[in-house]
Parts: sequence; structure tokens; C-alpha cells
Amino acid sequence: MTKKRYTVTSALPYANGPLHIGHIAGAYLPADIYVRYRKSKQDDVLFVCGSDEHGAAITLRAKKEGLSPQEIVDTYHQLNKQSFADFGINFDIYYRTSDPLHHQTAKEFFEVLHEKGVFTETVSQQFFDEEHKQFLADRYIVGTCPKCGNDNAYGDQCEKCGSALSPNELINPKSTLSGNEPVMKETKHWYLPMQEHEDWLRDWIENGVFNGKQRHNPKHWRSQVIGQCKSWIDGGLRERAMTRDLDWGVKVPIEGADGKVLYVWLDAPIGYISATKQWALDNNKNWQDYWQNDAELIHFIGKDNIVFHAIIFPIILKAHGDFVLPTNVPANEFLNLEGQKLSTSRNWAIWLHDYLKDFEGQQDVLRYALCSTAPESKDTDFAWADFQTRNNSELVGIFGNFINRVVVLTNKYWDGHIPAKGNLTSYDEEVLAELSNCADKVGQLIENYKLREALSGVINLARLGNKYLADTEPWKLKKTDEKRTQTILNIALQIAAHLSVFSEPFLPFTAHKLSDMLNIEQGRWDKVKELQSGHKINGANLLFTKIEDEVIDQQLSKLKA
RNA sequence: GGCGAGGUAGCUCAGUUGGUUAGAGCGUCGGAUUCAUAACCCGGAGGCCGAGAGUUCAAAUCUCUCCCUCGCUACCA
Repeated sequence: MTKKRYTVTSALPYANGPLHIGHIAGAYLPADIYVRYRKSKQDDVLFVCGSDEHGAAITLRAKKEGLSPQEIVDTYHQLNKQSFADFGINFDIYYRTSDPLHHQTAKEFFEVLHEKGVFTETVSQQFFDEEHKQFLADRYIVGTCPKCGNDNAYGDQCEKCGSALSPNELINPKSTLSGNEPVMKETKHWYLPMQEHEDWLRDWIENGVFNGKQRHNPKHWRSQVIGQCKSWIDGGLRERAMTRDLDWGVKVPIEGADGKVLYVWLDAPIGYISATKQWALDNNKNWQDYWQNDAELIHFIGKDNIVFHAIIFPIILKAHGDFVLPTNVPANEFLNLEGQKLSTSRNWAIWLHDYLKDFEGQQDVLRYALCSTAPESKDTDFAWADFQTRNNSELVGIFGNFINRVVVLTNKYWDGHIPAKGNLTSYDEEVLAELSNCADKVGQLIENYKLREALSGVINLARLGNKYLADTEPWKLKKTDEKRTQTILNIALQIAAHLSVFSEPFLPFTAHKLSDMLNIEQGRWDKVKELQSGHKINGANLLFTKIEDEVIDQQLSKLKA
């Protein structure tokens, strides 16, 4: 029997800007935790991501800055790739959609769909900017809202009154590129008639059944994901253009399609596949193993991406054939910052590359804070004061302190040699039972994408350790009962060893520091090795340090600047 | 506007096949302790579960109406 394979993806970051904590909390950290857990169990898991480098937004940004689109994406691809690596997000490959292999893959994909007659071709009238010689997405047209009179309504929506618009409803429409009035021009595009896929989609979303087979349990999908998909399907799916008039992207590989590229939302998810191909080439693997048969495909995304990953991409995969559909799409809600929505334009954000600079060596503190307040079921808030408290009272006070106590005592009493375990009390037995349960308990939570609860299961193990020491008071017994003292510290050290394994998906830097302190190899999730008596551990080395008020004040004033 | 997801302790959040006194962490108040980064451990206080109505022996949980937040609304990505 072949081993089950897992393909985990995180949404491809759009390469026109840096990453902030909202991105991290939504799509990257949860995926990384999940993948590290699977790897710790020695599951066959592949974690892919990369830069999404096409689309009109990048060409516009390039124009505005007087650079080429390639220069823009090169800059942010490098920056983001480096930030992820420094933060410990351990992709097996961080790819980019400008890569030739991706262009080839995406073109082939489109060709197959085209040959199968999946698309319909439609000619329509669209707004065109004559100065920039470019068709305009609704978003790039502004004008006066016919409903509320707002002068800055977009072609698709008026942000003032909230009404959905179409660009020809706007009074005095203007191109945001040139400021000129756009003209109507004819253009042909290839559309995906999604309405033809409603029946099987509904069965798949509601029941987890695909091609007559039970593929997943819909109870394990988040309510916001199922809710939004059903809302779309119940409202009736429509056709959606899969091509765009643009010169930056994957060229449409059909005659008569000059000047047209694939819609980025067709292009980008295919990037997951291209990335897998590249990784397979680099590592002498077979990419199909991760996309066919019983492979489990899991997409980590933010809530704004649900429809693309749970409706459009699955339609495309099925229409193409020979692909699995996602087993789950654990979309997160959004993270707010100090009670307000993150905003790139207002610079209301904590940028990952800034954090890494300001808090050198403290990646795990942010990982901990973000996972503790991850927006798994509703929007949540990140506050610097909370970040400080999490660090000072939980990481320093509970986790770091427990480890320090155990390591200091062991060094002080037995020169760092692990003492032997003698007769066990019923309390000892309880603690050891709790330890062996932990792998399954926390593991189940991770497999159900309840990472916050899983993390609190880990920190609770450190709490248990502190309580065990407080209850048994080995520092008192040392003078009167050497044997008992040895048993107690042996058990406390076993807790520490388990912590080095169970904390790894969440706090990888800390976990490795802890393994080093205990002088052991990084252990496996489902087979935590018992520390043997006589084994020599190293001296105490603090896992975390307190964060003072000044540091927090500095960050707060940086935000307001 | 339509649809989806939320609204629970001072704060950040768990909690629905309807069922004893509604949970955790932080904060707060009190106690204990000194191996440890004044850390840890124990205990107390603190909630008309957004508002109102309904179904039921029983509602945070089901139904309806309303208010508030966020998302989607199909060419932003």
C-alpha cells in the first residue's frame, strides 16, 4: 500500500507589495503549522507556495513607478521569499508564476480545456483607455455614483453607499490610468460557464461526494466556507471570463488571441501545480502523485479567496480531469490591528519584514501571538499589549520558566545528568498518562484545523509541568528523600522532552533550542523518545525574554506615524 | 440592496444532535511558596450569551423581526 500524500498550498501572495501580519495569520502560519505537524509524523506532505506575478494591478503599479512589471515582481518576490524563510515558514518550494515552466503548464491546461470544449467564446463591448491602449477592468473606472452622487465611485461598486454598479451606470466615467473618458470597444473572451457545474458542485460541497465517492466530511469544513459556496450556488452560477486583454501574463495559446492573457485567477491556482512540477524536477519525484488518486489537497487561504478555491478552481480541475479536488479549504477570517481593519494604503499594518528587523530572533513570539488569536471562526484582533502579555506571561512565565526550572535543578543537583525514575505515585502515573495522551489530543486538533486550541494544549503541558513541580516540591525533598527527588525530576524532564516535540510546529525556533538544551535530536510527534537516565543535558539557556513597555510603546507610536 | 459569517466575563476568545450552578487565558482581589526570568501554584469576585418576540417541561443553542461588525456581490487580486 502506498503512503497517503498531502499537498498543502498557501495562497500565492500578489507580488506588488510586502507581507503583513494579516496575510501571515490567515494563510501562511496555519499552513506551516499543519505541515510541520505532518512532517513530524513523517507523513508524505508537500507544501507549495510562490509569488502571483501577473495581472493588471502589477502593470499599473509598474507604470506609476516608471519601472517594468518584471522589476516590480522581482523586488517583491525576493523580499517576500526572504521574509517567509526568516520567519520559519517552511515551504518545500517558493515558486513564481513568471517562471517559464508555469507559463507552459498554464498554457497546456488552457489548451486541454479549450479542446474539451469547456469554454464559450463571447464578443462584448468593454471600456478602453485609448491613451494607455488598454481595456479597463471595472475597478479601474471611476465616476459619479448614480445612486448617491459620490464622485469617486468605482466601476464595480460605490464605496460610499455600498451599491454594486456596472461601469456604464457611472456618470462621467473616467479611466483611473489616464483620467480620460474611456471609449467602448469590442473584444472577444473565453468564458467558463459555471452554471453547467452546479449539480455536482452542490453534492460535493454539501455532502463531500465527488464522482460517486465520499471524498471528505463536510462537517470538517468551516461554516463560512460552506455558507459562501452555497450562497453562490443557490443564487445560480454564471459564466465568467477566463481571459483578459493585457500584455503581462500567460499568453492565451490559441490563434486569434493576440494581446490576451489568462485571467490571473485561472493562472494563479495552476501555479500550485507548476510549483509541484518544479519541486518534483528538483527532487526526483513524480508530481502527479501529489495531485491524483488519494492525495489530499488542502488550500489555506483568507476568507476573500473562498469562491476561487472552493468553486472556480475545482470546476477547472474537474473539467480538465485527472486531478483531485481539495479535501478542505480551511479559510480564515480577517485579523484586525488594534481594533481597526488592516489597510495597506493607510499603512495600518505590521509588516513582516519590519517585525523581523525590530524583533530579531523573536519569530516565535509573533508566531505564538498570531496563532493564539488566529481568526479561525470570526475576525479577531491583534493588539501590541496582547502580544506583550502573551510573551511575558505565557512564553516567559509558563513555558520558558518551566524549562528553566527543570534544567537548572538537574544541573544543580546532578551536574546535568538525568536521574533515574523509581517507584511511581498515582500522581506520577496521571502526569505520564497525560503526556502520552497529548500527541493524539493535540494532533487531532491540528488535523481539524483548530490550531488555537491545539496550541493551548501545548502550553497547558507546560502549565502541568509547573503545577507538578509546585505540588511535589523537589527542592524540599532533596534534603530528605533523594530517590523521590530523582523520580520527580525525571518525570519533569520527560515533560520537557515532549514539549520540544509538540511545540515544534508552532514554535520551531524554540523547539530546536530546547532540543539542544536537552542534548537530544528533534523528536517525532508520534514516537517521543523517553530520556534515559544518565544522559547529560546542557546548561540552562533562556528560551524567551521579557518584552518591556518601551518596546511596545515604540511599536504603537510607529503605527500612528 | 441581496447573500454569507459573526455579536458570549473588564479585555482577547471557546462553547449548537436544546438539558445540572455558561467556559479558558489575561486583568483584578486574596492566599501559598522560594527550584525558577518578582516567574510559578491555589482560591474568590466578575456574564439579562446584541435587542425583542415565539416554539418547548427546558433556549447562548431552534424560528421570526430588528440593530451592529466583517466578507462576497461575479472584470481588484
